[in-house]
Amino acid sequence: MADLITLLSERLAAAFDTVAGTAGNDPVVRPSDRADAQANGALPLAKQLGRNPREVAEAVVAAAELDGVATAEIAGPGFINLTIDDDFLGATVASVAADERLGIARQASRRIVVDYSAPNVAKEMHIGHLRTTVIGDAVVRMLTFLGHDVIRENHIGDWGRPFGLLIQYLLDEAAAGTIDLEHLPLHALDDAYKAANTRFAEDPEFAERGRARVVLLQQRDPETIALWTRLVEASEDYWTELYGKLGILLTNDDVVGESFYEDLMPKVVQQLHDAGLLQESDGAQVVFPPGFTNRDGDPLPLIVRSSAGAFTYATSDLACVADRTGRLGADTLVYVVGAPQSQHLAMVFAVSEMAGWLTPPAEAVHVPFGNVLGPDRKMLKSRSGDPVRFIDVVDEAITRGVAAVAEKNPELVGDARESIGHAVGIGALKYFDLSTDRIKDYVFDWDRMLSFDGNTAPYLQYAHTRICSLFRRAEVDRATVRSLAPQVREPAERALAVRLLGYEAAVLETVERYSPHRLCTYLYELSSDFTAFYEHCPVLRAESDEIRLSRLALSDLTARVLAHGLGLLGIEAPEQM
RNA sequence: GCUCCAGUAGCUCAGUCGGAUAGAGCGACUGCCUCCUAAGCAGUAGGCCGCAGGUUCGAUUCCUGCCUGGGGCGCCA
Repeated sequence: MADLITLLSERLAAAFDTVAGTAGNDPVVRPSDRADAQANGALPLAKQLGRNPREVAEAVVAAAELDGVATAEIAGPGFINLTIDDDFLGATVASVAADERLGIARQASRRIVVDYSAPNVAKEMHIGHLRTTVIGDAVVRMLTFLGHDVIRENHIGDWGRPFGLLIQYLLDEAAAGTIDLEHLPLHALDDAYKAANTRFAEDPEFAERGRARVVLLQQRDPETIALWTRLVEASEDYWTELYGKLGILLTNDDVVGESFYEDLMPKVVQQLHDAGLLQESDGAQVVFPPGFTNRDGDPLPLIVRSSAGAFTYATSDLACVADRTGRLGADTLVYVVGAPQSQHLAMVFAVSEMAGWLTPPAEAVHVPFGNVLGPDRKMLKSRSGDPVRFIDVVDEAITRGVAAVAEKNPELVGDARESIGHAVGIGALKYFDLSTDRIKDYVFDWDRMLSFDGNTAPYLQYAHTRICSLFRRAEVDRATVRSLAPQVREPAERALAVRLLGYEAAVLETVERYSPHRLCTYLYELSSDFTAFYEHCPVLRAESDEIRLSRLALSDLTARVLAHGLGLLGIEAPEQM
């Protein structure tokens, strides 16, 4: 435990209890711009005791055991400003540097299913898949690092009427000789998917054959399933390519599509019936979870079987919950799904609890996010008005990253330019998405995301490369500086050291709220602190060997935290750029 | 109509469990490279924290109401 806030809180809590004469008082220690930290707890305590706040603060300081840790000073109406002792600061930094986990302990392991990305078979992924994919992947990486048993699930759309229609369309076209079933690239499937829907609406004979094909699919007719399987495989190949370029952990092993839940849905409905939760409403089988109302103020149903007898996406989502807590034994279900699904998921979770599929302490969490907007502040569209293809965005990010690297550092050529440019471009794309509060919409802007100034991936990556460059020039093995306690004297050194010790809190806070932008903000502040340090404190030309090594130690830990933090976000940290 | 989310500098965004003088980046203006990567650093200017009440020693933060924008509200997923 290297977190200064926690450490100071513990030290001061005892003093607060002594002064208050009661237990459990909160010292309210917070980061401060006037000291390394400040304790605000004396003000409410004074109020409670009916005493003067400054007197209370003084009594607390007198009772506090801070020797060798920090000095305290009363300021203003009763704030306690805390300044960490330089030696203690250096020693604490050293304890983090000696730890491969950078001071972050493993948590009590939970089994956590993270549901993210969720593309559709035979359809292009579009810009709408960017956020769920990137945020979900960062969440997976962070939870895994904290020691949890994380199960990635890619809940693909692979079943139901659209696929019956698509298959019938493909068979018709193959018979007419306009399509080669042996050669079905994804863009052709995407076209066919749309064409099948159009033909369904316009051609009654096709509509009839299509419906029949839907039934054959449901019945798992071998010929139909054979073609369906190829559609799925073609789509998986496509996703694999995209995820590979983007650096996403999802693989085909993580695919659990709607088709998987097909068999479970009758059981789900049966269990709802057995539990007495099922009601008939306008010919549909529904559950009314308490607390949800429709536009007329009447109870709002979750429809698990339509009046036509079909299962709905609600049924499939319920089956999903039951499967994840049941078969997989998950404690926590995380859904990285857009904000518009908020009510739907809340209802699914509510019904799951009613049915006993989601029993505390098991919990389901919706991690919602806003939209990616175009310059007109509306949903991002391509010039033609079609949705922007995800793969095009990924490719353009790489192209722009390579171009940026080529421009800034012409000496980098060949494979190095390509791979570093890739890391910069993809990093920029991901970081731009992750660095704003996920609940808000953001305006997509290539220039800003690839800027080397401000809160961007290239800025962070550059800070990292500067440190790597220092070590190349110093000809010092980085591992050798990890066992020494840096001297922390200069303001820029202190600021950097204090920031380094905040990494644990930043990560824990980020995970607790499933808000990657908190980690981004931390890493940006760390980079800023480092560049200020780099500017004001000569490293290689320090006045003594001792200070040189000390500053190399601070630099090394900074680079490790940067690379590690970026890694948790799914972003690479090249050694040069 | 009900409900969820958002509203902070000209622009793009942070702001932790209620703490002191609300912070960055861009843009504007000033300085700083014979010196570890100037892809940078230091500084200046720029604010009705949507509006109005309330709670509190203290409110951008919590509560209520309103305004603006977006989403959701029975058989699509």
